[in-house]
Amino acid sequence: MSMIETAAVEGGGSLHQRILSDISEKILSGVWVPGFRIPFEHELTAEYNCSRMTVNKALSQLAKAGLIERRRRSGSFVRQPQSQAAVLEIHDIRIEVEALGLAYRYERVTRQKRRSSAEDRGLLELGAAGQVLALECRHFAGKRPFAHEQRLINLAAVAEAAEEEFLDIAPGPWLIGRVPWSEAEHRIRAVAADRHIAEALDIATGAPCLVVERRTWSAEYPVTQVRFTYAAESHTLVARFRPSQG
Amino acid sequence: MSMIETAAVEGGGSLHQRILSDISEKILSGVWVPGFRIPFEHELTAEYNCSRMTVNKALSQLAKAGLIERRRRSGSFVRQPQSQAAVLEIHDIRIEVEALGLAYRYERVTRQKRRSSAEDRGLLELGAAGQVLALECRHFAGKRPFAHEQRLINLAAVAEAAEEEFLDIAPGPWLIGRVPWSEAEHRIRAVAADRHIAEALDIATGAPCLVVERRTWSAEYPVTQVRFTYAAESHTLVARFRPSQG
DNA sequence: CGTTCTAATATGTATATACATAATCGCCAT
DNA sequence: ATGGCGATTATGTATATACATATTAGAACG
Repeated sequence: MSMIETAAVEGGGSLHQRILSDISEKILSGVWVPGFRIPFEHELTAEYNCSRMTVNKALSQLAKAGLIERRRRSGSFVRQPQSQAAVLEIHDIRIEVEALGLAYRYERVTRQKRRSSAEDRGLLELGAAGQVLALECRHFAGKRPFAHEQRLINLAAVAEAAEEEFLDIAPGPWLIGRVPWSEAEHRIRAVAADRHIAEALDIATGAPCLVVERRTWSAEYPVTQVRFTYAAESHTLVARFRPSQG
Repeated sequence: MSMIETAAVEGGGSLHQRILSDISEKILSGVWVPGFRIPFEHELTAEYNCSRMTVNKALSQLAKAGLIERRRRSGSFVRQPQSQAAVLEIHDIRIEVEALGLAYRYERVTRQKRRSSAEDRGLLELGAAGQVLALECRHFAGKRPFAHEQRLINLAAVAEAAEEEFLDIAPGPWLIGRVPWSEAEHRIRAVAADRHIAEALDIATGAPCLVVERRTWSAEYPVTQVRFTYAAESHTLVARFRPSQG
């Protein structure tokens, strides 16, 4: 088991975190099935040789996360799984634009290779410093700007990106062709356009925009972080799915 | 000192919950802006006249929820994205709100049973005319409106909804308990708040909002169509997934 | 036989205390 | 100035303890 995976599962070296992840592990792996009464606090206290407060902290968090249900006098029970994962497709803007029957055009605005700043590392969830490539691009639908793209690429994961100018091909399609992703996270929200975005998208400052941020990992290594900003009128995200088995 | 007087009684009777919701309230309402250093633990200890452990519990939860960032030796700071919660799964707003440590409250605004209009049939993708139930609701986080809900329920698919007033239970949870869904479609976009929404969410007209629309089918029959509108500062959608394995 | 009361029990919250850890400030020597 | 180094400071974690609260098993009673 790799360091990164361990960190992702266990979260930290503290004891209550270990208790928490041990129990999560048992529940998520199915060893403790829904309805099962997990050990009492005083039993876990004995098992881990620690105080009840420490056990309580772990169990409270599990209850908050919805994995267990706590009942006074009765104990704590594994809950029925209740959430369905939705799959949002990794979208290709060219395809979206062409689906609208408009001509697609891509423009690279800026490109900078640099040593990762603290902010870069935060965005990429990168542990150590290293080279990154920062890109700013625009995507047009017909004559109008359709989306603004700000992207960071972790050069430690994708070294060959350092040689690419991205003048003729957008980083999204370029990356998809080269780096298989194993995990992605989307954050979607509405914002008011700041000056920079307003100019890039040719809309009024303060106009509502849809922001889609995505981080992608490949085999536990952060690959890229990207923020797409769309003018409100120009875009609707569609996610259609069926519940998975569970 | 006088802060104790004005403290809202929300999120449960316990003290750490009250501290948590007082601070959430300040952040979500914008009184404490991103970057602001919130009082030190020892200051809050004095203010609430309690132990540091109690304050620590509240602040740790706020950090976990992403509202603040804690830095040793420096203090705790309001984070940039004001709230992120929840996943793109079966939306339960109550859970999102409670994950923020705030008291959840639900309010039904209007309820109308009617023969489906052409617009209704379009929204539900309904072939033939029939009875529908139209609902308008609000969801509160603490004292502030968190989300506005407009919903249509196809009474041909869920007849028993005709008898429910939805005064005490939100239509989402009510439906989940009754109708298994086999397919859903989300549409997500940013809009500027119109007069009606601005009033309902207590924000300025024209302020950016995140709109999540969902249509749900059960065994090919349209069940419900719902539109949630969130004020931009109050919500970020998060969807995390892996393509192949788990 | 059913109801009410009581005691036992597990969790919920809070306390005071202790030491660890990370980041920063300021002093001092180079 | 400046680079290192200890002192300071705020948070992070853990302890033992205490009492509150919800729930239930079982005893006592009508």
